[in-house]
Amino acid sequence: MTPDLTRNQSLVMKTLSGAEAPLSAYTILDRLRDDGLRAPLQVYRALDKLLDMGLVHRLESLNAFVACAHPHTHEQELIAFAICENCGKVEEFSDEVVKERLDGWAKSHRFRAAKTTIEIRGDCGGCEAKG
Amino acid sequence: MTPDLTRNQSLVMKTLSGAEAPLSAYTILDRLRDDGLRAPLQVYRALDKLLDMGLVHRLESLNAFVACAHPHTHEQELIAFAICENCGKVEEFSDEVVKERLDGWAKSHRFRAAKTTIEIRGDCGGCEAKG
DNA sequence: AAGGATATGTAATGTCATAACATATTGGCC
DNA sequence: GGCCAATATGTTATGACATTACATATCCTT
Ligand SMILES: [Zn+2]
Ligand SMILES: [Zn+2]
Ligand SMILES: [Zn+2]
Ligand SMILES: [Zn+2]
Repeated sequence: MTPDLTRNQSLVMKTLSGAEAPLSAYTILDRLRDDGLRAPLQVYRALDKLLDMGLVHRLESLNAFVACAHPHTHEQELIAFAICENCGKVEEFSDEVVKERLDGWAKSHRFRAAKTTIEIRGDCGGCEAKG
Repeated sequence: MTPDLTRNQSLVMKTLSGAEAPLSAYTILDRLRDDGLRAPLQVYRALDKLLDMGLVHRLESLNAFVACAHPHTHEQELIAFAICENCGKVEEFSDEVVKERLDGWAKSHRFRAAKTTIEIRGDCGGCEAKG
């Protein structure tokens, strides 16, 4: 069972869910000033918990955060992100073959993987279409 | 033909080549104080060029840089990094199947990939062996 | 009600990266 | 050699991202 969210966690989650693109912690903070948030730590602490719960992902190449597009569906699987550098939209996907290949490399090199990041930067179909 | 490196580029390259683990720009700067470097920008500018030349890679999940382990050998291929969170060592590898799968996803979603990041964080064989 | 665990508030600081502007060096061309 | 443009360098200030440290409040179990 997913635990209930605290006030700050709810505020941060709502902000990310309503966003079209990834947001930095400081942008989230700015959008929550009217709700009483004042300091970066209030956001970072909420983000930490939301990351633990799998409701939010961190995009390493952007230093920003997105709401998970498929909560509860990727328990153990590998997640990849396609990030449009033009409109900012992010697509989440997973590929079993990619996971198998990376697991295979790790196993053959005695590497114990804790977390894997896959991020593709480029231009999405919507943006390409518009030229 | 690879262009010759300038003074600052050489200094930064030498520092990275001699390092056991990825270094942040500011750590590189600290190690080059005695050689006359004073400001972050001197390092960042050198890094930009070295990245362009493919002699250095940036690790997004670490905000740090490593010397390329196989210069000139990965022209267009996808590079993955296995990063030990214990000893800091980084292994570079590539996998044609992974590349094909990600290319396939991109093609089917009309996504034009510009740069792909794959970083596996965990513990390397050497560290596992020691417990 | 007591006490521990969890959540929150706040200030200060640390870490990573770039903008803006001045000066110096390099290298082709006449 | 002298000129000019391109490239590289030096320096200061500032912006952007993240954490440490400490105080207070709230929740939950006993
Ligand atoms: Zn997700
Ligand atoms: Zn787009
Ligand atoms: Zn390389
Ligand atoms: Zn190790």
